[in-house]
Amino acid sequence: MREEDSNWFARWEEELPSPKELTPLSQTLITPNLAIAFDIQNPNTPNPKISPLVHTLSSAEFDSNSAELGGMAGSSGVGDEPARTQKRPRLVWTPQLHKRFVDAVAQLGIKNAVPKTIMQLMSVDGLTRENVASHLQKYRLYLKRMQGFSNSGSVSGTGVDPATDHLFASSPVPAHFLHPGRGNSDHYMPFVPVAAVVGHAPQLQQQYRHFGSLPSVQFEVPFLPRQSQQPAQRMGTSVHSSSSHVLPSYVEELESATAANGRKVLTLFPNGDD
DNA sequence: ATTCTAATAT
DNA sequence: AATATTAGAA
Repeated sequence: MREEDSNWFARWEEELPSPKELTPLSQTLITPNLAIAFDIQNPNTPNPKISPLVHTLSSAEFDSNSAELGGMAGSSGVGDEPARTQKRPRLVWTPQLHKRFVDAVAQLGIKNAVPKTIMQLMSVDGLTRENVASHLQKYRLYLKRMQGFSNSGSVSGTGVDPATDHLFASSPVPAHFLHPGRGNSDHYMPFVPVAAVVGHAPQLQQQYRHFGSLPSVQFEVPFLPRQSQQPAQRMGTSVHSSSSHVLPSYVEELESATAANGRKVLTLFPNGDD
């Protein structure tokens, strides 16, 4: 029903940095496996030498869930081009992405932490307001549930065990969230407490449980932080006019995969300071 | 008219 | 369980 989503990824290609602009950070660790894995879905990739990733998404391989009974076996043959009705793959909230989310919420303060604002602060391309809204809902749930115990923010010990709230527990919860107390209700934490890092090591395996089953190779394609994109729209509850509008720069990584169900999954995760 | 949020659906 | 979609409120 949403018409805006019809071409969200059609724009991916446009935003692609030219090959030389790519940060040599983790330049293409794409394994043949994955490349092939995706190519089979879309064999007619025109220009694989520049951005194999884009084709992963920008192409029309949305056979959707038509789920032909016993139909579609291998490659192509289905020259579909519905263009509309394209179903956006489920967003996977990786710990990195979630961290960005939490940071954004923290800086905005409870009052301003609404989906639209959060989304803007996060500044992750491809991320929609609804994505954030949905996540926010659950996050609030988590906070509420976690406030039951006045202690234990994120780490093992007393409180919530990561196994239960693996994702949410993977990121430290800003203190003022746990203490609905008043005083300075709004405003942000300058930095994420270093103490937060402690005790996370063992959990890492938990957090990445998804990837444990996936091919261990996650290719990384550096993307430009989306900066000069949105015309700084006017919103009622204007965010602080301070200098920093957006969280620290990052490199966006993205992956499209197929879950056990056969459902497509989109994973975009920022990588700023982790 | 837009966006939030709780409820509900997949 | 995790994320999406809807419905009604703000």
